[in-house]
Amino acid sequence: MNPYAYIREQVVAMIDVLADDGILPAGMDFANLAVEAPRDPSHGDVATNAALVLTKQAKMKPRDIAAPLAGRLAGLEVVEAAEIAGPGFINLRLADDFWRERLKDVLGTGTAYGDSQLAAGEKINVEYVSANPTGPLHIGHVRGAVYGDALATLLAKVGYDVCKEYYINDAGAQVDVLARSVHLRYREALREDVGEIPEGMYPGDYLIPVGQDIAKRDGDKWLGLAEAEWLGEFRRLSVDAMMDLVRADLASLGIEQEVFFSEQSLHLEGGIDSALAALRDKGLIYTGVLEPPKGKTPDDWEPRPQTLFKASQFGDDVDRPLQKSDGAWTYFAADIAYHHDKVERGYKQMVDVWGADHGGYIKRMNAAVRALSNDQGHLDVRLCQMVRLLRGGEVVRMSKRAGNFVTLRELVDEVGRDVVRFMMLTRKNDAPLDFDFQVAMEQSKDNPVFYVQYAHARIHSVLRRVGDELPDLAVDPESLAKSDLGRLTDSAEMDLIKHMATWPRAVEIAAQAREPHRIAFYLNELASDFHALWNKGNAEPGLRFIMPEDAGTTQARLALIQGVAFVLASGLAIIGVEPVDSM
RNA sequence: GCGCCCGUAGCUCAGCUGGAUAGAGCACCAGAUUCCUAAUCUGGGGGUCACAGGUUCGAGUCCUGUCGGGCGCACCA
Repeated sequence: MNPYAYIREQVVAMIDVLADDGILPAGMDFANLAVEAPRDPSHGDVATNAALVLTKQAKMKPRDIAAPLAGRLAGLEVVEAAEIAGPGFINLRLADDFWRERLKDVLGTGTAYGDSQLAAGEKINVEYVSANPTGPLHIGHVRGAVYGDALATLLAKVGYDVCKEYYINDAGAQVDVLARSVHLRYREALREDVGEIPEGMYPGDYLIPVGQDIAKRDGDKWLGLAEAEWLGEFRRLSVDAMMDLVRADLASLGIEQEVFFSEQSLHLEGGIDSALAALRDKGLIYTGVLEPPKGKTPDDWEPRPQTLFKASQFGDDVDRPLQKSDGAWTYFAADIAYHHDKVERGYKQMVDVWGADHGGYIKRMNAAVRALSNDQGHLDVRLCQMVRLLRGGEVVRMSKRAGNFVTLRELVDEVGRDVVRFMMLTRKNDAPLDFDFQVAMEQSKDNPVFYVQYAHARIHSVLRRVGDELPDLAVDPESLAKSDLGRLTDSAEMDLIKHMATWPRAVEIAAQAREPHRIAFYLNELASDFHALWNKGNAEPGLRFIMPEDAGTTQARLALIQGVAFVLASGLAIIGVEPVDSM
């Protein structure tokens, strides 16, 4: 049960009762009515702004609404006290037994605690990474990969039917360059001296085995032919090889996407034609001449008629070209077709995760989705800012020259998958992030991953050791849930339960905001509460978890910390980090 | 010139979509270990929420403007 949602139901019910009694008007709108944990714990367990929110609709002073409402709420069995405070807040203190029941909720649901049906099974498509298939993933891709993956898991947790997707940019000129680079490596594999890899080609060593494989399979079949003879085949083979590389990179982070959608297929299989036909039917495509961008006219600007999409009709600044000067489709045209395909597949909710440098592209893509879906579809583009790599506070220099950037794999190999995933979520996605190798490797509370995992490990350490003192005590979750939780009376213990009880709400808030970093912050707080209680047991032996002479209290305390372990594991699962049992 | 993001403690950042006296961590200072992992914890000082207006019961949060920083600005992807 989500206690805040429960209390909100009670508040609304009591307002209805007061309306029946003629004390309040009937039929008021409760949209802004909130029941939350107050920031200041001295204000009680939960607070509602009901009286403040309704003051206008009821045409009454906040306190005149609050007084009868608080009186009614005070009559509820779970409510220990109801007070009116400040401008008209109603602060409620709930019975300890009510909170102890919440701990039973946790123990009964385990790591599924926090799951909800908020989204009621609605389909949603989350597209992320979508790096060009020209080489291994590098540091620039990692954040979007982790963010997108965690977001997908988070959305699934609140009841979305999530599809995780990757768009393969396998149609542009850079794929031709890739194919030519591989052809060079192919010739090299056949013992031809190709010398230095020329400027403008991809020089990376990762292309060597691709060329070798083709040589092994086809021998000299592609030698001495005109480029047009081999380019298509080399593109196909190269992209396949690069996507294998990409998938392996993603797998090293524990990421597995379900759909890999080829841009090239849109060109070859009529996807672009049908998407643009759909727009043309709506009268949204025309031929026109664009104004040069103000303030910064490109040197080679020349006004000429272009095929344009009426993006400006859907909130974009200008209409956007669909064809290049050589007649080929623009990237945007293919992207329209791609999102058209998503709409056709039944997605009304779509999330695209992009790098911040693509921010200028959002308006046109939103415009396209609105146009394609008759305003039924909604695209939410989430931007990820840069990651700056540091080592002991010093910036790790990376030049653009190939081979000199830090790859995803190097990062994962050095600090480990869990650390990478957690650290990438310690900042809001649209804020720049510093990733310090040294901190990431530290085993101290400076390292948030360590801090949270350490709490989880400590709990399991206690669960392992209790058998030494109380060999007959049942410590499985079912037995713990049936233990005498009334033994939990210390304020630190109750605070921990109350903190756990906010977990379902925290998950919903994070999902609605589409900000998985909030999960990481929550976990840090919960871990902190747990570490504090642990240390309280150092100072006051009567508060230790294992009390050899008191099996009942021990069992109740184990119930408490098992609950914490479940919530920590539940949150770590969203982030994609392993909850370790020992360290 | 235009558009988007951002500006919160000395530093790095949260702030539950408008709630009560704005919070953490780092750093600094002072403490806790015969004891379930001290790999941890407790306490302390530190703020014109960039600035100026506006909206309302109430603004770090919403609107307008100014200043400062980042990204982008036909046909590349």
